[in-house]
Amino acid sequence: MKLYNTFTGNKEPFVPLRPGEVRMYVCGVTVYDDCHIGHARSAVVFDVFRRYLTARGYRVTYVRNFTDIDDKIIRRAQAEGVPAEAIAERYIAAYYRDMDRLGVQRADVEPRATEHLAEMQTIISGLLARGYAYAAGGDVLFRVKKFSTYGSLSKRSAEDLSAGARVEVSPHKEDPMDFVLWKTSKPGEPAWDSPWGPGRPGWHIECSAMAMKHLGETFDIHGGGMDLIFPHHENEIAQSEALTGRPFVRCWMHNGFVNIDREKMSKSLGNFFTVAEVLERYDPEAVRLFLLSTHYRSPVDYSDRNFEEARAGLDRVYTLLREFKGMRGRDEGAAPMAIGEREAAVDEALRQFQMDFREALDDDFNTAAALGQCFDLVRHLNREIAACRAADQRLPDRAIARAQAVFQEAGRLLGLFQQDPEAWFKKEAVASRTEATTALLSPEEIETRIRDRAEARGRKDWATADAIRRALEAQGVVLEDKAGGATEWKRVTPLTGDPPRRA
RNA sequence: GGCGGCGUACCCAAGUGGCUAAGGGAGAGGUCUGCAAAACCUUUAUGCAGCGGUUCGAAUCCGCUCGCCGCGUCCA
Repeated sequence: MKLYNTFTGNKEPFVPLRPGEVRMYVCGVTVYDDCHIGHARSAVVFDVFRRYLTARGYRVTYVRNFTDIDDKIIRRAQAEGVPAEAIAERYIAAYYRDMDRLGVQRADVEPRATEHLAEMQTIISGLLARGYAYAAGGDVLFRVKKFSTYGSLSKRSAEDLSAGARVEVSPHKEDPMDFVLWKTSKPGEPAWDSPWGPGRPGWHIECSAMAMKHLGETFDIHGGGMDLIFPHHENEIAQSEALTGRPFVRCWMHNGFVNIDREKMSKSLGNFFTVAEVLERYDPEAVRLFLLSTHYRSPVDYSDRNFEEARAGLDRVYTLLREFKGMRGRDEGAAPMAIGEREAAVDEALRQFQMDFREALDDDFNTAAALGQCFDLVRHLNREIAACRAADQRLPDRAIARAQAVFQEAGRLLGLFQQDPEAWFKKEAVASRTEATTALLSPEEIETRIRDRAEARGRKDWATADAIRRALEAQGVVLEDKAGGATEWKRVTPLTGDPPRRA
């Protein structure tokens, strides 16, 4: 397996420090507001990555933190007149609500900054003792100049940094580049006792503390959004390595942004969609597919069109899975089984798929290519089904079962294809509904209309039958007449093709 | 201005030195169907922003130009 390492700027073979074991840390969220779809991308990408490592046979320890003390949390708490902890609790709950819906699994350890004050203070003391930090006016600052390799993750030289340094977080800085490890709390702000006076930790120190506590001084993978490369991860490296004298992280992974109209989605620009808003309009599985259909390091553009295409893609997969479901259990039927060429072709397609799928994910976790392989397999299998039908044969149950199992397995990794195909086509709760489709017909109403139509068809009253079909279609229900005379139905949503709009 | 990245068909998107440039969506034509739907087949980039260069060979490497974005400020 190869992974792109932000630190080296290259794709390199992934070799965990301890054979068979992977320790990974991913920066979670600061819980001061609802998550937007950009947070969801990071969560989904690393969720799937963890699943893949596990499936690959590694024993994975996945740590994802909550930043539950921070200026923004304090500001919000003051605005609402509630304690900071109340804000943190509220948005941690909201995070779980959103991520559960997206099928993001829990990390093995989900530490909170406020539970690691002792560890942070230990690190700060150690840095002071080693001369990498200095106390000034109640603050403790990291002496960047002393850490000679500072800037190597973000590829910045000291000159670049000095030129770019601005806002004085602390008036006591020796150098504008220095960053705060501990800051004095103002009256009314949450504060913890420390050797340097009451205060609270700086932003970067928490991740160093939590990562090293749960994963050790050196661990395999540290991930997060690209916007964390500088200064957050750069500072984590500086703090951690200055203290331990050992490499902090072996491989840095950073996911790209979700853009809107080619601009980064962010709170400060106000151009964001929360996960909850998105899930009001789109199926969680379609959102997942959308997020995985681009390589994790590339930017991905938020648009109605893209979500609808993701949904259309899922329709294609579920159509095949539904077909399989209907085909099974007919081994007693009249048609001869296709046990020769056709079954062999199915097995060959499955075998090839498994190789290609894994190869794609092994190549810097290329979920986009892996999904391409899934669709390629769909086409191959559809082709075999069609060939059987043309030859008046049918695939034996065992071949179908093998194909179903392959989709189950690949889908489980991606968090896709896990629903019952019937449920997928008949669900009404979420769907990229257009304004035109207003009231939804109930399944009972639809079944009644189908019976009416079957009657008309029996009389060869095609005009009535077609009228019913058209009427249902106008309400978003498409009928499919099957070979035996049965009629299936599904809900559809036309593509709008419109760019995203927001008031 | 500095640093980093991106620009592949109508849209989305893989591919980063060498088989006919994956896959999805959309469109067109066809097979099947009472009509449909689904599926399948054919079709939509002699070319990968543009111009040069390296090479037997480049979308892939190098240089320049144009366009877009990100970082340097909280940020997934």
